[in-house]
Amino acid sequence: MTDKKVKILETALELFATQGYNAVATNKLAKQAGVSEGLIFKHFTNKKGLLDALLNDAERRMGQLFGPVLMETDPAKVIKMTIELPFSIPQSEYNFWRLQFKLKWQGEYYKPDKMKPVLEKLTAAFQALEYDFPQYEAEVLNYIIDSVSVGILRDGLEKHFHQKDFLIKKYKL
Amino acid sequence: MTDKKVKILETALELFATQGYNAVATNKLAKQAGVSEGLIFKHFTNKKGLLDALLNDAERRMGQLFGPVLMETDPAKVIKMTIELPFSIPQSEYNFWRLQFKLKWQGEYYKPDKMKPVLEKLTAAFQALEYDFPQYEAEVLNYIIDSVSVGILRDGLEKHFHQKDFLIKKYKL
Amino acid sequence: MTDKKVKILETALELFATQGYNAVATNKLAKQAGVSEGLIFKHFTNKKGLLDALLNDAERRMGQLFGPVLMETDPAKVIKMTIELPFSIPQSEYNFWRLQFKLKWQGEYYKPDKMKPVLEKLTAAFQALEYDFPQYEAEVLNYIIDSVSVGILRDGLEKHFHQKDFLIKKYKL
Amino acid sequence: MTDKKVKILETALELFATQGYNAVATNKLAKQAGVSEGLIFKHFTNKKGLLDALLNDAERRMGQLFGPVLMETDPAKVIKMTIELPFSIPQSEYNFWRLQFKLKWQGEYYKPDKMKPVLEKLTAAFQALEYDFPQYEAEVLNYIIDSVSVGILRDGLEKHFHQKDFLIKKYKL
DNA sequence: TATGAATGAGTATTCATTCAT
DNA sequence: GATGAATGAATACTCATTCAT
Repeated sequence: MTDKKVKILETALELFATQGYNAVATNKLAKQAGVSEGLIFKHFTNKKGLLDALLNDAERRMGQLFGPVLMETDPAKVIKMTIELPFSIPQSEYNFWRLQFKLKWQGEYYKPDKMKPVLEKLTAAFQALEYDFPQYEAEVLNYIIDSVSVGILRDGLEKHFHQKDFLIKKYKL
Repeated sequence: MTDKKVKILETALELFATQGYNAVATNKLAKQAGVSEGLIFKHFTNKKGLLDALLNDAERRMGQLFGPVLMETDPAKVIKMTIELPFSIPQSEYNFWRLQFKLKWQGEYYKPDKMKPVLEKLTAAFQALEYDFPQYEAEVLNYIIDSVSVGILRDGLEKHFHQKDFLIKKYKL
Repeated sequence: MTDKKVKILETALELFATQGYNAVATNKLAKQAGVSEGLIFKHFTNKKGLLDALLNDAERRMGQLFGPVLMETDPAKVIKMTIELPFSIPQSEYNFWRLQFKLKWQGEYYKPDKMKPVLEKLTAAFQALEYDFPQYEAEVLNYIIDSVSVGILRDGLEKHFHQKDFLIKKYKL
Repeated sequence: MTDKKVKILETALELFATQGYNAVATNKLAKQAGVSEGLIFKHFTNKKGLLDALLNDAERRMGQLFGPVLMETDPAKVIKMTIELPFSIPQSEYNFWRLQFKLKWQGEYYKPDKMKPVLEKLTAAFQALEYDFPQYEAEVLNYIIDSVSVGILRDGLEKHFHQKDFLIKKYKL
């Protein structure tokens, strides 16, 4: 992986995340990355290929983020950690997650399965805690952390920090 | 308002909602509407102007949807009706709301104030019901109905119908 | 000649003279004239037809302006009157002459013959006054009044007024 | 500067000079230059940018043409050389000067200051030769050579050649 | 690996003109 | 005589992609 290839990826992530995939011309991307336009296509064949390269990390990063939750055995802790998830995203990965959410709404790229393991883990946790409708509880909590994540990525961490403690209290954890 | 102008608006709503504003070319739009491309610009000046014409309805439709909630005085009913909101969107308006949510994520068009009256009404309701953190409760419920709405518009009503009763039960209404 | 037809002609003259024939859209012309776009074509068939209608006056107005010069018999007076020509254009006809000059430079419409009678009259006058090269003298004076006219139409009468007396003195009239 | 870029400039000069800037469509220009339409915009950003590139030479070419006059110290020679100016334009630059004059009449581009140094030099020369109204004499001569230039560019050199000797004689040089 | 000149299909928009009423 | 809805060809400009060097 050469320096220039890295620079292309970094710049693409930043621009795609802030302006949207379609709104970014390879033209401008190349200029901002300090690279010739041709090089993008040498390395990634397509503009789509560049996006894919960016998204390939998704698996890994999601694993990194969700892994600890999935490994946890104490059901209360599973729920608590899930609530804490959006607040534990490293600032350095904000653009990556912004891109994820942008694409989710741009259609084509939405993959609901991505969250399935977490959803199942949550269901099991709510079941262990003897909630009446563990699956529905899991769905709703998933909705909440989804919206909280969106808010944090949009407004910054501070404006949403109170929600962490509130949710933890609300779920009596 | 001539037939052709109406046809342009209808077609635009459908295409913008499903494919996204940027992804729809005016020439394709014109062809699908059975109209000359020029007519779009005669009537709406801009592609943007066409979008605006579509969005001008937003105010009215939101009022129509949220109105009953805002008028309600019984706090329990306020919350119940809020939960029922996403399930009461007329199927004929799905494309309109799809467009709303798409634009919210495309940036530029996000107006958080739109929901403010509902948020305040919810806060008051939770307060009346002596919840500990009425404002935070309102925020969270707002998050939930937001996500439920998105889900319904994406997957259809049936796949989310169970959530209505569950939420009503969860909030003890 | 209906009121609206007159209004179209007036507006067209003003806009063509100031912005140029090609730069004026029938669109805007109609709006500014307070008339439907279709009416322009009812009355003048073409945009070109509208221009022609404007230009048909040319003959008459040129006759009006040049007539006295052509009728004069005293050679000195012929030259003097020619020099005075650009300064005697009624302010109300400035737009008409602006249009003339604009078209002359836009190509297509240049008709050098228009000035021929004046040129011949001038030649005869210079000959009568025993100038060595009466035809060339006529050409040069023609050049001068052409440029003076352009200047007046561009900058206004005042900025060029001194040139009248100077030229009269220069030609010892 | 690649071959194709040069070809674009050459073709643009020819077409703009003969048909006028607005009358030339970029797609026709591209076809005649044997170049893709996109390349015009790669190299010059705008159609306007292409015109500017053409006009940037103006300064240089004017200097080249007027320079010798401005350097001359003998007042008689200054006037003589000024008279000779329009006749000394290299045939290869006719299109360039046609474009200059066309734009001067199209408005927007008229810069009267361009001729100021020559005008001042002429004024000084007429003063040195003890003309009564040196500044006005300069203005008039400027008018004459302006019109002569226009004539030459329109009709060709031959039809106006006699005017050089006549003017030199007229000004007793 | 890296460049940058070049392409061609596509995009929003303009505009003179037609036509039913 | 007058309107205004509608057309379709043309226009300036964009953009992902190719290719010779």
